Amino acid sequence: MTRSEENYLKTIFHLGGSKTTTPITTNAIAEQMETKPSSVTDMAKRLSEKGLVNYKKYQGVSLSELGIKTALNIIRKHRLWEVFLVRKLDFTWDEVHEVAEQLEHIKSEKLIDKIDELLGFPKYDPHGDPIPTKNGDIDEQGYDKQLLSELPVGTKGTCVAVKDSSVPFLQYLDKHGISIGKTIHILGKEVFDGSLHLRVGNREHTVSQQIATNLYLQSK
Amino acid sequence: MTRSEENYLKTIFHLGGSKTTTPITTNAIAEQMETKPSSVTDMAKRLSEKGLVNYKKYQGVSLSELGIKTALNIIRKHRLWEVFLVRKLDFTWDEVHEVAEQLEHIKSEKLIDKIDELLGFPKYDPHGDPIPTKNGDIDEQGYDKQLLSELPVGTKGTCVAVKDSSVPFLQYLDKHGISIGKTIHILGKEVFDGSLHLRVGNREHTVSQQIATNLYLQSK
DNA sequence: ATTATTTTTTAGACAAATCTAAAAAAAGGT
DNA sequence: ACCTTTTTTTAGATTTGTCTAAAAAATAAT
Ligand SMILES: [Mn+2]
Ligand SMILES: [Mn+2]
Ligand SMILES: [Mn+2]
Ligand SMILES: [Mn+2]
Repeated sequence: MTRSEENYLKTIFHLGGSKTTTPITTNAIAEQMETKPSSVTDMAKRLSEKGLVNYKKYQGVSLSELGIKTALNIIRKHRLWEVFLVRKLDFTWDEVHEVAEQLEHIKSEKLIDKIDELLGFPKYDPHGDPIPTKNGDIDEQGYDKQLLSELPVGTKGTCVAVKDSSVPFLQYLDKHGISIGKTIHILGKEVFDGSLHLRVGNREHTVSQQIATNLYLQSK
Repeated sequence: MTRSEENYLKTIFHLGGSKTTTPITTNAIAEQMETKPSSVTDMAKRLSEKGLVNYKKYQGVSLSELGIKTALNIIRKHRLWEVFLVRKLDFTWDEVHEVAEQLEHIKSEKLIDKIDELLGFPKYDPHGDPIPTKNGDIDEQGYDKQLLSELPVGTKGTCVAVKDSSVPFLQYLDKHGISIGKTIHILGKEVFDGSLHLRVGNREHTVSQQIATNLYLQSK
């Protein structure tokens, strides 16, 4: 299992390749990974050869049982390392992803099990994403969360996850005092552009629809 | 800087390639890395191209200033990770090397600085080897240590380092209750084969010369 | 000083992972 | 149905890192 193969499996999983419904197109994978479709075709063949994906020419790619198990194991490592970086080394949530992209490829079952133990077997990573268990179970839904943009005016809820984990988005949230665990109150909605008026703690802000479609709340 | 390049630099350093006295032969590097001399020649050219080593055909290889700095940085990471694994994750000293071989290639200055801080800026790794500082200083000698085999009968000292860090050797030491910090008393020496009679704690053992040439004591 | 041996380098091949350009297949439009 | 556009694959090239076999240089032995 090379690093590149692992990255492909992870990407295919994130694009929904674990469902047997619609296979993932080579183009979609190429775009996500910032590579060329021809490179994806090559890798699709190699992964198929190894029994990690189902691939038939012009039909796209889906993960095999083994492929899903492997992808979840990498995602588990990625998210556990993210928790470690935040909780034990005081990294901020916008700094962890880049380093975790490297750490997720370290091959040592004992290492990740010990990290898991050190952290007290966390269920969610710093972005609110669920951490798969050692035997590959994942709570896909996580909390019964809903996008901020889909909730009616007047709703009060707790921020439980972000959909977009990019550095600029996370820094935007920091700047506005929004983080996981914060209580958010939807005060109003602008019909013209879908922007929302919020109360976060004791501050009030207006946020664009783009922001609202990338924040998950657990309403109460 | 690729992983392979980093491994070559580290190996050259460990073979004494930071001294300008005698360059390291391609054969010596090949043997140490369990690869072929022709592969080493190829890499020597590439590293020379990048200004990391001095290399002239048939003359062997030595590290440049930049090469030394780079090698020490990798060794620093390797040894800090070893300390982390032992102190924070309860790894034994014979388990850490293999995992550290992977972790030493993680590229994040912040990560290793934070690990260093978490550990309280340790000076020695679990095998008694000195940890280079952030700016590339290393206490080559470490303690004023001497090989057990070079000390006279009657000497009493503290075990401060091992020369060989291989799994079988470390497990041998564990089995005989020998670890870093333990007091060792040289009770006698067999002239025939150089084996030593020792007291370690309250136990007495006879150890072969091969063992004695791989254990460092600080005599007192 | 030649010859023989050992060490080191070169030449050529291969696998992994990528790219560009061209060909083939699929999907869309009239 | 036929033509056009988009998607996907193939063909051929490139880089890194490795190997084997052969050539060249350096060392050692007679
Ligand atoms: Mn991440
Ligand atoms: Mn995450
Ligand atoms: Mn080590
Ligand atoms: Mn060590």
